Amino acid sequence: MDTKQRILEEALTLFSEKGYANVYVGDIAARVGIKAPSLYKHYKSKQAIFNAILAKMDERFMDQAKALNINGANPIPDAEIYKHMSEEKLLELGKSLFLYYLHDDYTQKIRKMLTIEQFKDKRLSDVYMEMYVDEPLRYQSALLGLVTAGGMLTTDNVDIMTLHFYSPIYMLLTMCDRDPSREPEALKMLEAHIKQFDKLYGRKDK
Amino acid sequence: MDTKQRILEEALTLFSEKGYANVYVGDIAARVGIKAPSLYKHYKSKQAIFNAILAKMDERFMDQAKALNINGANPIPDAEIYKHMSEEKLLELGKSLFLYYLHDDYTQKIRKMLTIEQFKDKRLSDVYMEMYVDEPLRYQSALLGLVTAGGMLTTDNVDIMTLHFYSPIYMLLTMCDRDPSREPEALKMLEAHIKQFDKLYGRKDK
DNA sequence: GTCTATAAGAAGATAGAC
DNA sequence: GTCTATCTTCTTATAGAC
Repeated sequence: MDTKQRILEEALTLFSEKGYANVYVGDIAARVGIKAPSLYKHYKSKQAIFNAILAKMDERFMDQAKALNINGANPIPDAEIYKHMSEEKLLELGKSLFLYYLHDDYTQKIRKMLTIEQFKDKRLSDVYMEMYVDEPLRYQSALLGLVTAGGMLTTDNVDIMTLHFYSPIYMLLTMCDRDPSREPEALKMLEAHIKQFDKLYGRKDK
Repeated sequence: MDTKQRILEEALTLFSEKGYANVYVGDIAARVGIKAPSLYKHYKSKQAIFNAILAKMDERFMDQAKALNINGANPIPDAEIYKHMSEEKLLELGKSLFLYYLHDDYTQKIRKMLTIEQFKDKRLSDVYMEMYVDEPLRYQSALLGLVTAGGMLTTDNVDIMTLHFYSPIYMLLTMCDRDPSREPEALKMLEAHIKQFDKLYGRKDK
């Protein structure tokens, strides 16, 4: 049931694996369990399916952005927590971020699809950048700024500290997207990275 | 002249911009200044052109790897230099690495092509990883290891230090690949990153 | 809404003249 | 080696029955 929705799901799966041009409407239909012509009762073209995927993505992304900004510009509703940010808490933060990005089915497929299609359409590279570079940096910068204000991290440049925190996560993520078998290795590096990060930026007496 | 070579160049340009499936043999021929059927006197199929690009890439990459390893496993023939590694030298190193990767025409096109095609062929993602993740980390690790041995950097984990040095460069690179207009911004961040890196890892008295 | 049959057009590749 | 003409196959999309 809800064939219209299933079409979007199966199309996204295929687009993320092979790219738009290498997926045929018949492939999508087959995964849904119908024949190609039946697709056209739900969407008027292959491009319309792709557009619908992007529209849903935009919607989700905006909802998420809204949820993170409940109280206006500040991304963290409960700032008190971050005055007690320990190495373990940092580890948890980094790991959960990494594993969410890596394993969340929808997020992973969207990221792969945007990666494949990015150079064909500026709109897609813009979305990718916003989702995996600018927004994470903004959000984590605000978060780590609070931790710094709380005295648990020390720096005179929160943005660069955030870059130092996030960019290894980003790089390891692109590594695991390409080769999932390297996830254990990536997790080890991630852990070592964050411990080192805490040593470099953390309060010296804690 | 040398139509065979020009075909590879124009094909790489197109593949890197639009991806294999979205480039038609007629497009390649048009850029070379001939008609599609003439292509087939030089290569027996479109796939053969793609394979030839990869073969040339492998060749170049191996040559480069060899050049970096003149004296066996050690990547740096002249290690003395790195005992005098200053912040300015680090900046130069990081910037030149970044700008080479970003602007070298061939390297950039190969990287974009591999980025687009990576999920369709494990061989391609492997090459990408080797070129832009594993090899740079290995090489820089050896280099920064020498600097550390020389006393100009301090760490108990050279690999993580290298990750901290390189991953921001990598992330900024993927950013500029997607949106070249952000290069000035990226260069500013790169500079701030390396200065901060030197503060964090550099000899405290220098 | 799903199907079969089929139209319409694109794209890779070949034939054969020059 | 390059061209024009053409073949073949693949792919999107439509027509019309059920």
